[in-house]
Amino acid sequence: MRLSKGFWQTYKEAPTDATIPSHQLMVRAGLIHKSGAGIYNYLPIGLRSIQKVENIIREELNKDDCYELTMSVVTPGELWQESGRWDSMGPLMLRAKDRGNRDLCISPTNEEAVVDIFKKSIKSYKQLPVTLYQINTKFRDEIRPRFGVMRGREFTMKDAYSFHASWECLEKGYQTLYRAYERIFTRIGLNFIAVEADAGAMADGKQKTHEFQVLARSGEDKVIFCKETGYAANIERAETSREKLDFDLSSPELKEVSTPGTATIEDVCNFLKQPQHRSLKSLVYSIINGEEEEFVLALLLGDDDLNEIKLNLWAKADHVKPATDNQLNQLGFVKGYIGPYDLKAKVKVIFDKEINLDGAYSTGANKDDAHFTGFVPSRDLKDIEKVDLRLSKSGDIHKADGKEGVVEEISGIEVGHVFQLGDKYTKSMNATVLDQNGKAVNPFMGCYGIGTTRTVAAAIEQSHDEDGIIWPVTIAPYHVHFATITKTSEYEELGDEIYDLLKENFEVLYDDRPKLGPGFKFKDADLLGLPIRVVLGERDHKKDSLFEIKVRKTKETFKVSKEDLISKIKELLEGAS
RNA sequence: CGGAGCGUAGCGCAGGGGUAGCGCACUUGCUUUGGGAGCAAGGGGUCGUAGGUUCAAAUCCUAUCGCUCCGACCA
Repeated sequence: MRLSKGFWQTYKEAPTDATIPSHQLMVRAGLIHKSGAGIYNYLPIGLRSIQKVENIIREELNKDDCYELTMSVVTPGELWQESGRWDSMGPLMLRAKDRGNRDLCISPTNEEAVVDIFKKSIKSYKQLPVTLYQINTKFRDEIRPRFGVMRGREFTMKDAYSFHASWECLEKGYQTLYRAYERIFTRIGLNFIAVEADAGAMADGKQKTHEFQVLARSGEDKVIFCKETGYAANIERAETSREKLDFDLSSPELKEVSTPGTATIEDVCNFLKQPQHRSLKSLVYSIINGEEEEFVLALLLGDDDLNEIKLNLWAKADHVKPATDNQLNQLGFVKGYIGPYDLKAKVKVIFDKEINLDGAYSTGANKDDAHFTGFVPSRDLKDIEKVDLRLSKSGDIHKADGKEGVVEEISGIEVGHVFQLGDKYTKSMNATVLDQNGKAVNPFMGCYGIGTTRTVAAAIEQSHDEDGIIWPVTIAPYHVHFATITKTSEYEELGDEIYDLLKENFEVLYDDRPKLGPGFKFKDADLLGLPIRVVLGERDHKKDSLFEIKVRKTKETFKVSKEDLISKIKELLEGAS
């Protein structure tokens, strides 16, 4: 593209709402333009990167016999009513009525649509397995869109769906897509890990699911990772243990002590001069199932935190949330001094698995300014239920296959997700095939997503410097940024000639804008961050007849003749990818 | 949904009852050309919207809409 005729505008300053590097750089480099909250226009140069990501995805999925189709962005409400998600999706789904007062929605995802297509096309197990995918616009009315296209409301996603006659076949299909994802993100040049994840609302929590997380400081997700055992899991899901702790196993006397003004674990433990893991954290949670609400008292070591997702899984609830101050009062709890002993309220008490039930702990006495010390659960309470409730954290231990290591907590950006859905949707939407015995069965499904626009943002988040973006070669909008610094028409013509030469071999952005100073052009080149910059400067070329090549990533420069230009760039591009 | 802000030129911001401003960007001309050039001359605004107070409102008051940040939430 010739800039003198092209469409491109850069900015020295980023808008104030852009708080992370990828968002700031995408706006400053003229790749995207905000249209509304969480809604973006993709400008010509930015679109090229998105399309490159899409093409890499296509190439890799097509290798594994996945078939691309396109489903409608606007879908009829009936489909969602059939699966039951018209209600359960809630305000996340953007809805509308057409002129006939029929319900419509903008697809936040496409399980319903793809099952509908499947139902009308596939009748026999002999036609399975099959995997369909599309790369298409989604809309999710997020509570708080932010970080540019990283968490937009409208975004593009590759979503794939596989159908299988048996669970074994689903397992195989899942592995196939998992490996395709590894190839895709490797080609894009991302530093990623696949982590065990929580199935959330998509499944009932038993099926396998992995997230592909790009490691980046600004990531919204937390990942627990162990070098020694290779364990990697989303913190929502991670199961690790504490390093060895010195519990008080002397079975001291249970007694009430006055602990004025110590409503936090930290205050109590300072006051009692004991480590925090010798106190118990008592949390009252509301367990909500439809209209029903009950309460549970969850106990954790004083320096551990509750993982609400684990509590939710244990409770098999619609959702769980901390009891409100009012609810605590009604149950007879005193905020800051809650404990499992001498309970006034009838609530179920559960202990985290890391609590040594024979150890002695301090715990709230259920009255103002008082705690118990010497509370030994196995001695002082009946009916103890142990549950894995704690949130993993840095410094925990993970053991697997005879190996053991300390885990660390890192931030990640979720760019891909693979799920085993099972028969949830084929059942609810009554999709069947005939098996070998002529019996109608619900096939098993897998679903697999990649946020394409988010992937571009993640790549920038991972690869930039103070001057701008540093594109991985595979998704750079162009390979070569060719800039001329000319004074005479003679050199403008030479520039055009070189552009034609480069164009035959590479994707080239030609900065032929007249009358712009070198500094201006260099700043723009660094900001956009194409892998290779080539400069024809009239001043220098008059002296040595050479061209300057600069590698964006390493800042190395080379001076080469016209004859060597193409081969040198090829060599550098290969080295960079 | 809780808390906190902001809406003034394309972007970044100042002004705070009495003439609509600055920097960047944009247009024209001349000079400049190896790290966001200089000079000169320009274009661009119903100060988010609607009411109110006032001789007079961008400015004060009320409502409303939009946007953002922190948190909660979240395929």
